[in-house]
Amino acid sequence: MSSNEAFKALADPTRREILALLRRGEMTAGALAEKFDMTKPSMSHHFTVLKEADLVTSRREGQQIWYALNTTVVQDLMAWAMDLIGDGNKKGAKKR
Amino acid sequence: MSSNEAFKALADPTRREILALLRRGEMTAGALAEKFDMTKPSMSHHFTVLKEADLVTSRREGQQIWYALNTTVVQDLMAWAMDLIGDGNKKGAKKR
DNA sequence: TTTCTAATTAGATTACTGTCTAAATATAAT
DNA sequence: ATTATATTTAGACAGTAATCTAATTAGAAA
Repeated sequence: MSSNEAFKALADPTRREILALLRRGEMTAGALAEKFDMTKPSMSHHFTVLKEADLVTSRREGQQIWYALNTTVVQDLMAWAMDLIGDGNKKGAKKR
Repeated sequence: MSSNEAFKALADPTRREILALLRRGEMTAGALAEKFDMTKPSMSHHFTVLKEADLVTSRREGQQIWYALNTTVVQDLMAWAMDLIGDGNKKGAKKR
């Protein structure tokens, strides 16, 4: 299960806040870093973790790097949570 | 945000497996521990973490302790994930 | 080329986490 | 009371993770 990386990434509150900021659209590394009381290298580390967990994507534009939320992995996590709470009748169960 | 504990609890694959085992109903500490290649004290530690995160409940019955999934916290997490991926047009979001 | 800005990488430090063995607690049974 | 069973608590240790400062890379502008 490769989404272990995603779960570990979400365990840090700073990273969850980063994702929340990215809800409305992409942001540059610098713009994101400004929002936190933390050095840029530390922020860069969090970006790396999020990227490796596939929770964000990145692209360079000139000297800035834009980060964006990757919603597909979040959807996978949601599916995991739904499976956990879903009534036991849906998973491989053929309907009647 | 107290659900920080829940996110941290979910970061460990053993704990996620425990939750998965509890999907179909409660189990005793011993029955759960048997399913893993790990000492009982280690398993007990995981139970504690899950309990503190409110992801499971427990009750004693004689000399055994029964653990059960607490679905309400999982639902909260699902809500968090849904909010993350929900389209930004819900509220007053101006397009860029 | 030199300089400026944006961002990352390297290395160190500190704190936290998962796991173990050994000991303790709680309940039940003899 | 003693013994047995189920589970937790205590303490130690190794590995991991978050953060910092200092140095480096990448691109733009001069």
